[in-house]
Formats: sequence, structure tokens, C-alpha cells
Amino acid sequence: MITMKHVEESGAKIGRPRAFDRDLALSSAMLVFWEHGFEASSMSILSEKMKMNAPSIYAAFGDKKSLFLTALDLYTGDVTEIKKFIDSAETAYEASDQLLKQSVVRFTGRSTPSGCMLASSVASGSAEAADLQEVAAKIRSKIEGFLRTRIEFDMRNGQLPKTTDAEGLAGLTIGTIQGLSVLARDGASRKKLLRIAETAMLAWP
Amino acid sequence: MITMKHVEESGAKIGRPRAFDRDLALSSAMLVFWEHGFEASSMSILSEKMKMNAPSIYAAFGDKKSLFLTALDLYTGDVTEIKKFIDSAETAYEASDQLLKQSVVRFTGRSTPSGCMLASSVASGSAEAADLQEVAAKIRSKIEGFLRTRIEFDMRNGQLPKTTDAEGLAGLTIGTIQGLSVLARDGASRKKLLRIAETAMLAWP
DNA sequence: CGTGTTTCATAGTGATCATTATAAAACGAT
DNA sequence: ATCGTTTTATAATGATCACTATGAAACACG
Repeated sequence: MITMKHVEESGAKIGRPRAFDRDLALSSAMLVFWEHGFEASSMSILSEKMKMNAPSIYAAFGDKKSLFLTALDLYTGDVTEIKKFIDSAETAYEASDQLLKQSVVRFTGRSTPSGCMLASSVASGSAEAADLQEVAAKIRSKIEGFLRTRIEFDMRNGQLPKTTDAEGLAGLTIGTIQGLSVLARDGASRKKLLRIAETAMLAWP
Repeated sequence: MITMKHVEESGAKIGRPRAFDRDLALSSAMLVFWEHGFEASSMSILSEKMKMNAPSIYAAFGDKKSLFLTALDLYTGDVTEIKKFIDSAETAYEASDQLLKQSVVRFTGRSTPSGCMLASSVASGSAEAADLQEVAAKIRSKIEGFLRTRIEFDMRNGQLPKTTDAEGLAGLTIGTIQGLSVLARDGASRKKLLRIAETAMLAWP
């Protein structure tokens, strides 16, 4: 165990070299989960798309749930980065507008599945996968909290009226993003979704 | 075959009587699909909740996809009724507002699963279930069309400005409904969702 | 070259999937 | 009571599920 750790830390290669690129394989797994969701993504198709045998996947990423969570991490990125983005925006309005527009762009990428992985991959599922739904819910809740805090900040600073419904606007933004994901998966064009996003911003004072 | 048809038409009972209530069983199936989605709803748990053996289910509803489609029909009801509702409303604004509010109520019912069966049950899935996703998409598209037509009607009648973005508002309404479903499944309260719905209506001119 | 270590590839594990074959049960009609 | 019909219940079908046991392959090091 000690030698193992030492070897890993020094970066020396011992034993048979891996035949896969970890980042690439994880990215492939992300795309599979993104497209088909957690439950409908079988280990066999994951194995195929990741170009890894099942035992290699388990050795590198743990079981299917762990793999999914790691892939979800790759999809969402660091949530504190989102907070930074929201806080560093000119206004809460601008932050929400950008969030919506960037979501639309991401949901309609040509080289990725349609919609939002966070929204669709665990939208429903068996009781055994309920914990994954909670993970997704918590991420949404966090982002909504960031937005709401920023809106309240703007209200105190006079950039938004004191009567603004921070909870309503933050919820609408997150809700609209999730709704845009559904429409994107239905095949709606980027142009149309951008128009819906613009329309949603009309709700702001 | 001729006798069979005749017997069915005349309503006479022949053979062993069924031990299940078709409507009740279908309703139970709907609840299962609503909660867990199409793929995660196994025939074994459907069989349990419907209080029917698998062979009885297949005899009465066909295969799993047919059962799902029949259950989805029960959930959505007659879409032309929705069109009637939209057209008979005072205004397009009122129709959209009512649609949002009724959706929230339905998504947060105490005796039913959270969220929208149309939105969550086929939000993702295997390639073999892609046809079901299309069915859901078409229903959404139809309702969106009804709304858009009504908005354009109001624009011509002067109840809405000529500059109104009918596509944007109709899309926002449908999108928001789908987004509200996600938030409902996350555990958001009816009160909070109603506030988000109200906020969405602020986008109207 | 031989040894230790790690990963690879194959082939399996039992469990569960949707679906169905089989036959007994329960009825109306004869 | 027997027959025809329909539904019941049990048990099985092959396929696929997530996951793993096993052993060969491929490297660094002595």
C-alpha cells in the first residue's frame, strides 16, 4: 500500500499501461448519460462508447452510480464558478439573461445531446436511483440560491425595486432553464429557444 | 370470432369473470409511470400495483408500450378539450394564466406523484423508447399551437398589441409548465410554484 | 530473464427484464 | 353434468441487467 501510494505520487508507471484516456472515457460516459439518462444507459453501451471493458470501468470509476456522479460533475463543473459568474455580472438581470442564453446554447449544441443533462438524466427513475435525483435537485437549488441572493443584493442597492419578488424571479429563471431543456429535447431550434428566453426576461421589472 | 364480437357488443358475460376493475387498474398504472417513468416502471411492479397478473395485463392492455400510451391518454385527457378551454377563455392571457395555475395544482397534488407525467416519464430513455418521447413532444406541440393561435387571435382583436411575440409567449408558457414540473419533483411547495407562475405571467404585455 | 504490479480481455455470476406457454378456475349455455 | 369460453395463476422463456472472478498481457525493476 505504501509503495502504491508512493508510486502514484511520483507519477512513475508500473504494471501494464492503461489503454484508455480517462478524461475522454468520462466525457463519452457523460454523453451517454446525457442522451439516455441514468437508468436507460446500460453498462454495455457505456462500455462500448467509453471504449473500455466493464472491469476497467469499475476499476477506474467505481459502480454505475459513481460513474454517473463523476460524469455529472464534469457536466456541471464547479458550482462556485456559477456563483462567481452571477456575482460578477453587471446586474442580477444580466446574470439571469446570460444564464438563460448560455443554457440555450448548451442545450442545442450540434456535437452534444439535446437538452440539459441535469434536467433529463434523472427526471424520473426507480426508487433505487432516488438519491441521484436528490443530487440534481440540490444543484438546482444551489444555483437558485445564488440567483436569489444576487437579486436581493440588487434590491438593496437600488438596481431593482424593493418590491421585486426575488424568490419568484430566481425560481422562474431556474424553472425556465429546465423547461427549455424539455423543448430542446423536443427538437426546438436554438433560435426559438432564445426567443423564449428573451420573453422570460420580460418578467423582470 | 363472430360470436366473440357479438358477445362483446351485446354485453353478455361468458367465461370466467374478470377479477379486476379496468379503469382502476389503468389508473394505478398511470400513477406508477407518473412516478417512475416508462423505463423504470417494471412489469412486476406494475403487476403488483395494478393487482393483475402479467398475462392479464397483456390481455387487457397489450404490451408495456401500449399500456403506457393508454395510461398517458388517461393522464392528458382529450387534447381538444384543452383547445376548447383555451379558446373559450376571456383572453389568451387568462388562458395561459389558468393553464399555469392548474398545472401547478396538478403537479403538487397530495394523492398523486409530483410533477407532470408528460414531462418526466419520458424525459430520457433508451433508443427503443424514442417513439414514446415523440408522442409526448407532439402533445406539447399541439397545446403550444392552440395557445399561439389564441394569442394571434387576441392580437388581431386588439386584446394584445400587434407587436406581441406569439411564438415567444406560447413557448414560454409551455416551457414554464415543463420547468414547474421539474421544480415540483424537486419538492417545491405549491405556494412557491404558484408564485413562479405569477412571475412568468409578468412577461405578458 | 524473472518477478512484481497493474490493466486487459473473456467469460462468467445471479438477478431481473418483458413476455408467454400451460393449465386450472369460473362462469353461461346446453 | 358437460362443453365452450374467458380469465385466472404459476412458471417458464430467452435476453439483458449490473457486476466480478479469472487469467493472460504488458510494463518497470532487479
